[in-house]
Amino acid sequence: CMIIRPNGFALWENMRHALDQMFKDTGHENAYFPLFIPKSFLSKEAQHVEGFAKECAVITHSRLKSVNGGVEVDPDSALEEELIVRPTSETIIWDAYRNWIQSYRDLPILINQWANVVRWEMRTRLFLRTMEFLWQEGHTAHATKEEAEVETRQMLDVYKTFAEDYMAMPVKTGIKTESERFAGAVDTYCIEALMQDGKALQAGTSHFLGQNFAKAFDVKFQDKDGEHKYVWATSWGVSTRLIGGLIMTHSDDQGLVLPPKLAPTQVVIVPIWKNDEQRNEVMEYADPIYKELKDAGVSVKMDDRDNYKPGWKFAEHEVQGTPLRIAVGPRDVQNNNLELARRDTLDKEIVNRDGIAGRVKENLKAIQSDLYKSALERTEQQTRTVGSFSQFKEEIEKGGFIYAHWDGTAETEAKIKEETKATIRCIPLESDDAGSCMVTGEPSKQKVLFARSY
RNA sequence: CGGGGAGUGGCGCAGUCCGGCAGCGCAUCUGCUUUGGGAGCAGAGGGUCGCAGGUUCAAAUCCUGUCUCCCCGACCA
Repeated sequence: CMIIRPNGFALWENMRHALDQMFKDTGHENAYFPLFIPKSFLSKEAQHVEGFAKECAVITHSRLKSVNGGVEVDPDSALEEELIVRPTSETIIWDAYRNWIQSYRDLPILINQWANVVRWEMRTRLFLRTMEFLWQEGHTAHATKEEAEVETRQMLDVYKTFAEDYMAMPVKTGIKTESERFAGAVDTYCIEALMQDGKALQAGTSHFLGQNFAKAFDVKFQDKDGEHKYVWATSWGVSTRLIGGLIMTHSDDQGLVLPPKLAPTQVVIVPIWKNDEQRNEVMEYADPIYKELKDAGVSVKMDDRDNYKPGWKFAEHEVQGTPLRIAVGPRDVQNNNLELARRDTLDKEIVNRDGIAGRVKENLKAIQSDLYKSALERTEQQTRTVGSFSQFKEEIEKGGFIYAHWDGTAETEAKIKEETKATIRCIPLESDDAGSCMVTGEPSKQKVLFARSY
């Protein structure tokens, strides 16, 4: 069961808000589709059924009845057709699109939905693989293949930008191999991030669906030339898994480290006093600081709880990852100072109170870019190229990304996975020299990116 | 489904081998002292030891059955 408590949800809301704005900036609108999908919908696209059949929650009955003080499923309430709790919404959305699309004038349809989905996983892993998760799923319909391909790539770029500029999490982009591809897609593009333990995390996917769903759901439009044609489709999504990625990218032994652009609270002020007299004096000094920061657009919280000591508060805000901490006590009031502490470096400095808003904003900016820089440095340090399979086997034990040549066959891919637990995270989009497969020696057009992954 | 581990106050655990008053740390409550890095002292409350049988004068402990949870693997955003 998934419970997201207020602090965690505030983080998700910030992520959601930033992404939502990026979707709108690229012409998308939000909508909402049903949670329950008739079972027959799932079976319309062959690959799609295959991919999701094994992990669906199925609704078979509509009511309970009381029996001896308890309740039992009422056998008389069996549904004529079972309902599936959506594992993803392609089918129910394309069923709706059939009715929405007749002419080329109805295209493109650029829709996103924020929703929960359920996948009945054999084994769950906190944040990374939960039975229920929150996500957004974009579903677009286009008149031409080219336009759909451009959309697929555009949304991949949106995800990369979000990961790097907001989460401060560097990512590699590329295309999935056939075996790793989304069930029902022609091509799956992805962003892959490297966690601090050297394992890769698939952080977002953008699928070019071709005409697979249009054909399965019979979605055609009449084009300018009078011809009836199947619609071209894309879908793309990121989930609460990003929270896991964020944690595993930046956090340290003291707790979370949150990038300022996403932190629910960017700055916390901890006032310090010994008695009521000092309390009044310190609060009189601290309140205008709070107001000044708030007016400057900083997300700031005054932690003036009297039932916790300063040291306790410091530790708690470190655990929660608040990027900047301001401590003010009687000494600072005397000297017109305050103590500024960075969560990422744990550095503390005494600074003058004047011009504090500007200084805080500079610091937040610096933390944001330093987090990205150090994550990038770590990722690059753990990324290398190998030429032989024996070298690959040795290197993969150290974790990280490895570029190597592969002959393009599923057999070789499976053999590598079998022997090393490493998978092909993606086939990079950048051009690269040809070579020969590290396993079979067969020709390879380019190197691909390997890692052990979550 | 296969392999391993665990169920004892709210949380984390010891006690089980070798049966004998149910304990410890944290948290909670009260009082006083404290407050610039997770406070100190004194006191208090809180547990049918997962569940059901059995053995015994006596069971958290031994026996039988059963349920649940966690970890590793197969599946996956």
